[in-house]
Amino acid sequence: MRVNQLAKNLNITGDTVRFYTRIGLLSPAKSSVNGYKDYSDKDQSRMQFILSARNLGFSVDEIKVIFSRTDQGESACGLVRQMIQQKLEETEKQFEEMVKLRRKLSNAVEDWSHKPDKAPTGNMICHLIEGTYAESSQLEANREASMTPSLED
Amino acid sequence: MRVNQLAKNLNITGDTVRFYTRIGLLSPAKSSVNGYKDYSDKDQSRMQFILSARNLGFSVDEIKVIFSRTDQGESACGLVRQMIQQKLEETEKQFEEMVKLRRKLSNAVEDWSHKPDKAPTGNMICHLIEGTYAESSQLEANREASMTPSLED
DNA sequence: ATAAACCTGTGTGTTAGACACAGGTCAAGG
DNA sequence: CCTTGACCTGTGTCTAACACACAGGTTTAT
Ligand SMILES: [Zn+2]
Ligand SMILES: [Zn+2]
Ligand SMILES: [Zn+2]
Ligand SMILES: [Zn+2]
Repeated sequence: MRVNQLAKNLNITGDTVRFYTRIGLLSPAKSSVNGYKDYSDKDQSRMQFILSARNLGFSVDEIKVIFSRTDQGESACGLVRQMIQQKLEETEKQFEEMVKLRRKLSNAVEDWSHKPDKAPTGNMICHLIEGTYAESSQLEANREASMTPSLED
Repeated sequence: MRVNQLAKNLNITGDTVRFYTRIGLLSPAKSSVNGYKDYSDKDQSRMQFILSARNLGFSVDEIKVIFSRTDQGESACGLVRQMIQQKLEETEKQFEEMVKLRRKLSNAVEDWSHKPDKAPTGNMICHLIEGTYAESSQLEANREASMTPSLED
């Protein structure tokens, strides 16, 4: 099976398959007749695994680590359980960053609606942006925390 | 003023200042004596503007567009208002992606807690990952939506 | 045979800096 | 004057996960 066939089977682009081949996660045989890469069914299920892992937010490097176990017949389950736990924590942090940014932006939109347009001066490029402070107030941070959806039932 | 002095003033690294110099957002004079770059106060306020804009999530390219106006004395306010509106929408999308990912991960952790470890086989690399489906159910999506903190008061 | 259509591998571009590094500069000491 | 060491500078390279461009090979139809 050639690159575009595999790609079509999994509904991805040939470039994606080539990428994972280039970095060594897929190792197709080389057709002796035309030099084209020849992907096996195992390559396809490997690619499918990569997609599932990426879907869960695993990085390519993390997937490499997983393969380094499973390619030797060892179970990666323990490792994977540990990895996803850490990933959940990272996601939580990023989530909170997003919440902050979202509030920062909507606050800016609100503030700016009270301000007029201005031409730039020697020490002011755009007063809208320059007048927007980075840190959100503690009060807002608390309010946001109370609005953050939890994972508990 | 030299690169590290400017960096210290704004509490950033010299590399950051060099980066923005390299891509042309800062244009310091060159000291004729030693070739070192010589930053003016205007360069510093430019750098400060860049930091404020980056803090609001503006990309370097967007900042370039802003400068292309203000460097000719034209106000960028209209443009900036339009940009931030769009950025707010993008952020909203990314936020929802984060929410989905977070739930996907915590669902996986829950599901996996009921499953045993397994060794890889010919067509299964890690059943935990492979058995985790991409799409969250509509029910969960709705529940998530109701838990999503809104920006309204 | 030939032309069009399709396919392949590889090189490069993308973000916003971080890091490495060879070499320049400067004050203190001999 | 010279040297040692500390500090500083500009530039080249690296990052993640592909997407895109492109020259050239292959296949199919005529
Ligand atoms: Zn497993
Ligand atoms: Zn208001
Ligand atoms: Zn403005
Ligand atoms: Zn349960």
